[in-house]
Amino acid sequence: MLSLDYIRQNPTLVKAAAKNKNRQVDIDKILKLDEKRRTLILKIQKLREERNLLAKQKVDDNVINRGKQIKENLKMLEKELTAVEQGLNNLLYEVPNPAANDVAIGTDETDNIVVKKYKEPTIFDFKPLDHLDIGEKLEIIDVSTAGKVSGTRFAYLKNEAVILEFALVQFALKILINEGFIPVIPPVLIKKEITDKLGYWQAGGNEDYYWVHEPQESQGLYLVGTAEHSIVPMHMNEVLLEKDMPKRYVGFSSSFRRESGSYGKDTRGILRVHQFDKVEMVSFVIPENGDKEHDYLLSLEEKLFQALQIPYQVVKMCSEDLGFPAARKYDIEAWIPSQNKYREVTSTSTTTDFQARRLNIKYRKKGETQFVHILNGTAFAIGRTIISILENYQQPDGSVIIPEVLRPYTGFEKIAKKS
RNA sequence: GGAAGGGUCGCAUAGUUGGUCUAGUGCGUACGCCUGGAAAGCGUAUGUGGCAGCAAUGCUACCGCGGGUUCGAAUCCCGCCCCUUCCGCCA
Repeated sequence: MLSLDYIRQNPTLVKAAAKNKNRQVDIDKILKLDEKRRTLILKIQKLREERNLLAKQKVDDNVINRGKQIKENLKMLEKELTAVEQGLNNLLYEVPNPAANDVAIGTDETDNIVVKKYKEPTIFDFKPLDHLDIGEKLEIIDVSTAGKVSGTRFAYLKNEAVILEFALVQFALKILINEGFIPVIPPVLIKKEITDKLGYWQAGGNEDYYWVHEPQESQGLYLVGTAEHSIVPMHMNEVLLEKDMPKRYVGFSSSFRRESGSYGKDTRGILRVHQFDKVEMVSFVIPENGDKEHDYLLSLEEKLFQALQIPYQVVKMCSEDLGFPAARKYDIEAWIPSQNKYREVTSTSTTTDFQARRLNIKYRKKGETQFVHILNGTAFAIGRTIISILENYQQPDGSVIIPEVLRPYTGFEKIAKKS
């Protein structure tokens, strides 16, 4: 959410920013409602003031009569104000976070910019298989059984893949805890109220997220699309102390996505599934350090993939590809030999003070309070990381070598065919 | 799921026969005095949002959240959320 004040002072800028993200918002209506709101507030305050003074006087018929009058007037005006404010808030919630100044204005992925490459694409002297072929042959990925039990876009990880998952988790935790991140396993179900503030409904709502509820119940809970969704609100309605900043968390959780807008896309294997596990970073920092923190999160993501020795490129997203709350976003795309291209494996965004304003998360600085900047970044999206390992480390005999840094955690160096 | 108790301005607490609570006290924090320097002591200040104003400042809302009763509610009534204890169930 942007501050009304900011919109009032920069209406043209905000309009342009929304357009750059291809979002429809009626800024003029916001300004009109804001004016109406202030007129009403003025009237209401005057009446309340009179009421408060009246309540201090000796009670007589005049006091009671005037009091009743005020009560009636207030009831009407307050009702009107509530309606105006609700309308205003609904509109405000639809205004996207403007892209940062250094972000290219663009409409789709062709406008994204590759800012960095690590290693050359893996070369094989045999025809590389894709992750599902490898996984099925090694009996470590099973989507057909999952189809029977859960449907499409689900998978069983088995045998060495399970060990590999926990190795990745432990490796990431080790590095990030060492950097001062607080490890956390968050809830994966969150209240509706939280989804409102996180912008689930602007992001895609029921198209994107699962709703869990009792058969007869209308409220219920929502499954998180990423650990970020239950980690960021940890500090909702709090004022953090400057000495505790920055506050960084590394969370492990399953993530759930409906993927209802992606029929027919990436249907093979576990690249795009309804449920996957992820190690996720979240930072709360003072505004001055927001940009620096974004570089930092990206550097950590790179460090992790460099440790795995997997070729990748870093892509800086253009305005329309940022999504609703992000001001800047970098993806790491790992080389996927079977597709002969790079595919997204991590993503880091700064939401500047946009999320903080919605969730009311501030910090105190010499008596003053300010909204913090909130950033997030993927450490390992396990499924896709496993894909990148299987594909880049596959051998002519169908086996897969384990990246060296993970071996202390897996206890084996290679996944081979079962005899 | 059942029973009881509870949620107060950073933390801890006072305040429930409605008006003196626009919320008291202690701790913490900030500044000042004192001191060679510090501690202690003393003094002062110290919540968040909104509206008006160039500003000083004023007004207003907020005592878990949302409604209601009343001229007037932290205090009474209703619904919800959360916490604690006991019971039941349970990985």
